[in-house]
This record gives sequence, structure tokens and C-alpha cells, in this order.
Amino acid sequence: MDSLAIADHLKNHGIKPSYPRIQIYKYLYDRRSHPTVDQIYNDLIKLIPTLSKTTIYNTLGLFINATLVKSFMLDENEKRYEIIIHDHSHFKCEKCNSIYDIPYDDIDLLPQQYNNFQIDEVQIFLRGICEDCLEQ
Amino acid sequence: MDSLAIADHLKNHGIKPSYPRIQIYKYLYDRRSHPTVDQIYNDLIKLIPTLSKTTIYNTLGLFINATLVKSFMLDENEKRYEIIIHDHSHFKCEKCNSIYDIPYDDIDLLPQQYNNFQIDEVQIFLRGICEDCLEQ
DNA sequence: AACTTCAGTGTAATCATTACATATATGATA
DNA sequence: TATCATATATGTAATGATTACACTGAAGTT
Repeated sequence: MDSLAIADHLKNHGIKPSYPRIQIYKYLYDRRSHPTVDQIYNDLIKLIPTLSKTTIYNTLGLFINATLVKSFMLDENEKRYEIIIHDHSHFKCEKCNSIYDIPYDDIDLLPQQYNNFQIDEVQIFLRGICEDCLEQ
Repeated sequence: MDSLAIADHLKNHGIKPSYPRIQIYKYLYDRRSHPTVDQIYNDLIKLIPTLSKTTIYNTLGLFINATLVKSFMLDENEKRYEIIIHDHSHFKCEKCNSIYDIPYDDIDLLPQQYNNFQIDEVQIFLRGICEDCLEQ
């Protein structure tokens, strides 16, 4: 997605497309990683020397309100952020620390007696050792 | 579970059963809630006037190492702790803020191509509105 | 009783996040 | 174009959970 397309996308969600906002979105979109604010800052500061962490926090807050981005925590004490694309769970490998996106199909997570609960969000975290690390 | 049984239980897991340790375990065991360190502190200080938060952190750390307790985060920035009993997911109601324990049966969370991944831990969080709040 | 070890406490440090005040840019209007 | 109003970006300081560390105190052993 190029900058123009991102600008349109943001406008459509009621967010004025400033340069930092576009770059932060692009960062999340292109990498498809699960960065912390610190990682975003350390990478984007090369591109935007005046960038501040506050701007990143503000921008991510906007994105989250517009349901463009969601945040989650993986037991560490730093939030991680990612573009919302489709339902998937996260697998974190304890050896290499990579975080895998794992698609899941419609799973019935609630037993019968919870049928009347309204579910707005599902987050699934798996922890273990990934195939690559197990082979070594 | 009375204090003696807890003391034995802790010993069996290599933890010397001091009074604060027993009371912290008992707290988690009896309430079956998902307290933060702050909640534990505010409640137990009535029982143990000299209790310090550091002791709670240390004790919970011990319990976690002995796999008696696990911690998780629900997007806020405070860890929550609970006795490990059986696999269940957490449902947080956005209205009343209660956290429900929801049992789940063996769900296949990994598609075929991840068959070789070793899963050590599963955490499932659901967010939404509970039946009681919906009825109001 | 003296010694050793482990448990508990208090204070201070760390670090992610938020609050706030200021500066800068943008866009509309005259 | 100049001016004004508003939104955006920035830097600094405050907050608050967690951790580090050093000291105190209890329990058990010889």
C-alpha cells in the first residue's frame, strides 16, 4: 500500500493523514510484525528525525479508536500493536521469541450456557516452541 | 482448603510454608478471582498488618515457578494472578467489568501445517457484554 | 548461645505509559 | 496574501506497576 492509498484509507476512517500518521500506518502494514512502541520509535526515527514517542502513542490511540489497529500484551509489560486484518491467534516461540500469526477458523469458544453473551473481541495466545527451533 | 493442607501442598512443591505464603495462596484459592497485586495487598493487609507488596511479588513469583499459579494480562497494565486449576478462558464484561472463567474443551487451535509446534500454554481472552448486563 | 540460611520488609530505581503545556502546521476566510 | 482557528506534533514532567537491592528478623542446626 503506497502513501496515497494509506492517506485515503485514513481519511475514510476520519483521520487526517499527516506524514507521521501515514508512516506509522505504513510501518505496521508493510512489516506485519507486532512491534512495541519502542521498536516503532527506533525504526521510524531514522525516517522522521523529529518524531516523538508521544506522537506514536497518540497516533496508535487514534488508529485503535478507528478499529484500524489493535493492541495486545504477551505477558511482558509492553503493549504490542498490529494492523487488524482477520481473526488470528498469536504463537510465541520461547526459544527464538518470534511471534507467529496463526489463522483460525470459526471456533466455538463458548459452551452452550454462554450462548447469550455478546462477544466483541477474541484474543488467543499460544506459547511454546516452534517447528524450526525444535528441529535444531 | 485449610491452612494445614495448603502448607503441605506448598511443601510438596518445594516452597516453605510461611504465614504470608499460606495466606496468599489461600486468598487465591478461596476466592477464585483474578486479583491484581494491589487487590491482594489491600485485602490481606487487614490480616497481616506488616505485609509488603514486595512479599506478594516474591511469593507469586515462587508460585509461578512451581506452576501453582499463573499470571495473565487483560489489556490493562496490571498483571492478574490465579490458581492453576484446569484449562479455561477468560471473558471480561465491558459493562460490569467482571471476569468470567469459561471452560473450554479440547479445541484444535492449530491448523494442520502447525502440527509440529510444541504448545506449552494456551490463553484465550474474550471481551464483550455478559448476559446479565445485556438483560438490563 | 552462636551461626547459617531463608523469609520479609522498606526504600529506591526502572521503565512503559499518560498528562499537560507549548510549538508547529494546516486550512479557511477575508 | 495575511490572519485566524483548529488540529497536529513535540518535549518535559508525572504516574504507577514492577523490580533491584540492602537490611532486618525469624527459624533451625550444631
